[in-house]
Amino acid sequence: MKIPEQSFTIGKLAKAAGVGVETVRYYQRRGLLAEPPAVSGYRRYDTLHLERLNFIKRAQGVGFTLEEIDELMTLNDTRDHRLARSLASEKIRRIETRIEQLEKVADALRHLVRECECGGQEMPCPIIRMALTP
Amino acid sequence: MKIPEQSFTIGKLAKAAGVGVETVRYYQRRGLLAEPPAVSGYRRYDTLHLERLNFIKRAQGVGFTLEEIDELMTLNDTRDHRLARSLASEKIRRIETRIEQLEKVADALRHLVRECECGGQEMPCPIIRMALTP
DNA sequence: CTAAACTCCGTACCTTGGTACAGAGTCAAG
DNA sequence: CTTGACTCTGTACCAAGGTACGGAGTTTAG
Repeated sequence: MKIPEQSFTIGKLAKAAGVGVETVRYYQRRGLLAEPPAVSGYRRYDTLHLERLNFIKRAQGVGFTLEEIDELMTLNDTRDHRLARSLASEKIRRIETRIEQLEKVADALRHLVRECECGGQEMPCPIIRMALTP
Repeated sequence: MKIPEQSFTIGKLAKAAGVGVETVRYYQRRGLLAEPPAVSGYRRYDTLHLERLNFIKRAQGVGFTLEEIDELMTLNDTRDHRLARSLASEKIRRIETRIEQLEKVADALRHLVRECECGGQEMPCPIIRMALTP
């Protein structure tokens, strides 16, 4: 296991994690990142804070919102795998639903474009006309 | 063709279109909906306004933003089918890209859940562990 | 005729994930 | 020891698509 020995100022931490200083502060305001003790007005961060930032970035990368990430990190403390799994499964379901919606929308639009290509200039544009035909 | 004879107050119009009164005002502020003449301080809307609201709702339903809807309605006036088609095609491309992204995210999550189900309670939860393994 | 319900206008507020800035204090290099 | 870079706190602002509210005027039902 790692022993956190290095300590960064907020600027170094932010740079190491590839986020902005204001983002770090924002996460602290949201309660996603602990505020470390300050030495003389300046906070000193360690590698655990850096890991937490990296966690947040990765979890965002797979589509979790900051609120969900908060939940995940709470789960991390309670070591409840089952809950983490159900959170992830719920997320998968929501994504699948969203994909289905988008497929429907894309289909509808493809249909409209084809119709519009076939008809002549003289008829009203089907893409516009969808307004009037429920 | 219809001759607009009925006239509504904003409340009736909003109810007929299934939106809030504030939403109607918001669309007026955005320039999406014309402000009709007022009779004695109170605006009087007709069926054309109602159709426009319905257009907006339907266009939103197929994934257009209010800004794009504004463009579409301008196109309606210029009768430029080609431009309407390219707007719709562009929208389709954006939707397809978004679907691909979501597929990737869902795949990653499904992978994590499977891994988590196989491993025992004693190992760190893979859904959590993704934080630490780049 | 009165009281409730509606409308007007302008402005502020909500969500999410940050970004920007002001003014004051502090640290580090030369 | 000074100067510039950094940090602190608090607050305001961005997109998008609305929602809410205050105070004043109007319309309509009973």
